[in-house]
Amino acid sequence: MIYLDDQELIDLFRENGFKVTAQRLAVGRYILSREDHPSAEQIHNALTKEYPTISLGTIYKTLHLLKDIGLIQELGFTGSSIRYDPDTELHINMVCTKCGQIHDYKPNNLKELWEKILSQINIEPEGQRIDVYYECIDCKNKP
Amino acid sequence: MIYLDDQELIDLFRENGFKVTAQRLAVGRYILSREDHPSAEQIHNALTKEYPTISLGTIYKTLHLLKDIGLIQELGFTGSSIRYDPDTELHINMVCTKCGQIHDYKPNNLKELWEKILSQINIEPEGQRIDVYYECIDCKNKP
DNA sequence: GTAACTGCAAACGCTTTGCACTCCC
DNA sequence: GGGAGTGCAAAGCGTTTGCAGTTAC
Repeated sequence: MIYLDDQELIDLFRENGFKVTAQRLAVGRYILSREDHPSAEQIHNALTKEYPTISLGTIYKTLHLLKDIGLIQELGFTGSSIRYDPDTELHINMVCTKCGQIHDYKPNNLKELWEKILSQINIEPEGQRIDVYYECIDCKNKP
Repeated sequence: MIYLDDQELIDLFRENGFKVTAQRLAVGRYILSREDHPSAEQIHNALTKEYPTISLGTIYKTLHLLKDIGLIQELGFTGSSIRYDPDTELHINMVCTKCGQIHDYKPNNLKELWEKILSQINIEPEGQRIDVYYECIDCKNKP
């Protein structure tokens, strides 16, 4: 989870050679504010209130752009749409197998243990993805 | 990586209430023999030599069936098709970001370290997925 | 002013579905 | 014999693409 204010987001777009538009700012602000790894459609639904003409195509294009900048990570799943994670650092995605809710989890010894796991391979990883599948409390309490 | 002979595969289908067909055996045998987590289309291409009329639809139906039985795990990615992993136990998927090649990796202290990581959460995981993204040797040696 | 961006709609690719025919048991 | 499985083709759905009009700079 990274916090960026509008100015930092604007600078980031410009530094990477992209123009700053209301739509891009809205998508960037939104994804960075969420901890639930929304899908493109969820982002679109959330933003149409404030930006009634924003299109799903623009959402996708902006998400690719944010990924290229390195601000977010794309998580592909089977049977459902891509989820966008505003944290590219080492963490665990806690994924509910019932409702699809995702939240991040960072045990404080994760980095140390992860390095131990990787120490046996002789490669420099470009990144990683760690998912744990479980049933979240909300779903457990439902019938 | 699990090894099952034909008879064990046949029994497994029957125990789960499914009929045994040549197509199902072929898909089951093939996926269990591979370490590279093929896509449905790769499986289809591989099997049309021996079973010229086998359809992609049947491949998909059989893969779902194998997943329901618990023999394989589906791995969703962005920008490419689902990959089928014949190992549902704890392991690391080494994913080449250039060519998409995947192979499994099981450091011998993985289980122990993974349990340490999870010990801080108070849940019983239903499963997990651990990917490491890197550039494989073949791709490194190419221009 | 101009290159980049948006919104729209059409195209795309992977996966699923429906159905008549076939086969396992 | 009957219900389950196959193959085919069509449909489905999330995502990408092309393009004319618009906007950032």
